[in-house]
Amino acid sequence: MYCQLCIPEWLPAISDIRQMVTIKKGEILFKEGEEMTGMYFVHSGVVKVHKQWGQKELIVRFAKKGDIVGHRGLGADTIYPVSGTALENISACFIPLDFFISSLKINYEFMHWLMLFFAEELKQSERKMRNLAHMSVKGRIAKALLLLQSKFDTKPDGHIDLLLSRQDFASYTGTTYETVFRIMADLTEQNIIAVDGKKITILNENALELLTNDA
Amino acid sequence: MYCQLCIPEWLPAISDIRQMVTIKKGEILFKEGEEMTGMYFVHSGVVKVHKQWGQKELIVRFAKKGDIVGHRGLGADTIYPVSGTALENISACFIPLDFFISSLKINYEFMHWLMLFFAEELKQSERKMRNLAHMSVKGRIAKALLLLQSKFDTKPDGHIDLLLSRQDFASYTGTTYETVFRIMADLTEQNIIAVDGKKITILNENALELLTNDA
DNA sequence: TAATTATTATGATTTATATCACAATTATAC
DNA sequence: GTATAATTGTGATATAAATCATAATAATTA
Repeated sequence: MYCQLCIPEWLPAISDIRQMVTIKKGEILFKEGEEMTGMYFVHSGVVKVHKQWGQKELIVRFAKKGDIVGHRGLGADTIYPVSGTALENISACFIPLDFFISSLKINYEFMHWLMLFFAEELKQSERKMRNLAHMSVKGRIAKALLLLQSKFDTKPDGHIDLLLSRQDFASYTGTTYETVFRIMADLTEQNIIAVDGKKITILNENALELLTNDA
Repeated sequence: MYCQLCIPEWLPAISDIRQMVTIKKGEILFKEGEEMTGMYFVHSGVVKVHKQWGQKELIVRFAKKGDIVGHRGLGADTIYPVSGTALENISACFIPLDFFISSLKINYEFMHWLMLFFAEELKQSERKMRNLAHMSVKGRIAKALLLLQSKFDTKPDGHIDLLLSRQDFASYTGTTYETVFRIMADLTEQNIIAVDGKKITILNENALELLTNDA
């Protein structure tokens, strides 16, 4: 997106300044509370973007190939409000903050895109917040399964192409891993999903859709 | 903000095209699910920005004099993801969407400001989402009281300069009005706040701050 | 001013989900 | 390849907060 939307004259400067970073599974790309250093464009792997509250975690988003991460540091200050942790080995392209800011001033198309991207993420965030406030855990889990499938697609055998621990799944849906386990067992019982270790296959999309409608 | 950040050449066009709208208490400025028509700049009164889920409501934000409302309609589509309802009689300045979009293309400073504004609102949204996921209702209510006081300030006698129904307070904190009542009674008991009808006075800011730290 | 409607107050009851506890796997490191 | 740690599976128990029910105010509207 960055490269596509920047004016051609910037491309040499970009390829000059960008740095490739590789991060191993489990390592931290950036940390909540720290000063923002720049933006990352994910080339491969999945990163979880999460916030802490004491011991408790909330996963706000997953980023994969092609996604920007680190932009949440922008705003009134440039302190990261979230952490970015590699769920798989990551390779990403890093653009230092000052260069990024300068490039915004020149590349109208990119800035416009970024503004709309923030707007869209705000919509999603508030939709998720409403779900958290009003839907049951079962409904939230059903919703999360559908969202993850649409974002990560499925492997040839049908399972969602993202392997999460029960704890990460719980942090993503705002619940505990025990509850995730119980509800997944229940959904498996009803043949709505099939679970094999961390591989989850949606068998009855419609049933999940229905679950997202009740209190 | 809009007028300050737009280039001077635009001011005549703006004053030409903008429309003053007045909305009575309880009336709707824009409605969730409808096509966005433009942006509003609040001149007086308070508007609540809220989402529905069946019968249940979540208040996402309050906007007062000087605030933009309606910008949440921007993004991948231009459907309002929230409604805007007047809590008091409102007067606002309305800028039609197409004119607003064109003005963005010309006024770099304003677009930059708007992008950072979205970024900031995203930060706030996700902070609130984490609180909703992990804090107790009491903690959330304490937090809300502090936030509302810092946003709306106090009247000379000390009460927060925003009068909310218990139901609106509940919708803002993601709980029920009965629970709001009980917790406020409890905080009153402990001399942390004083309640007189819809007038709420914070007596012990520190105690509220402390309540926002425990599970 | 009366009548109707909305909001607030309050207790009793229910329920969803967190928490606790511990066994059984599975993964990771040494 | 064994040891250590992390994750998963499962039941019992606790509890915060929702829901239900109904009375008492307060606020609109006729």
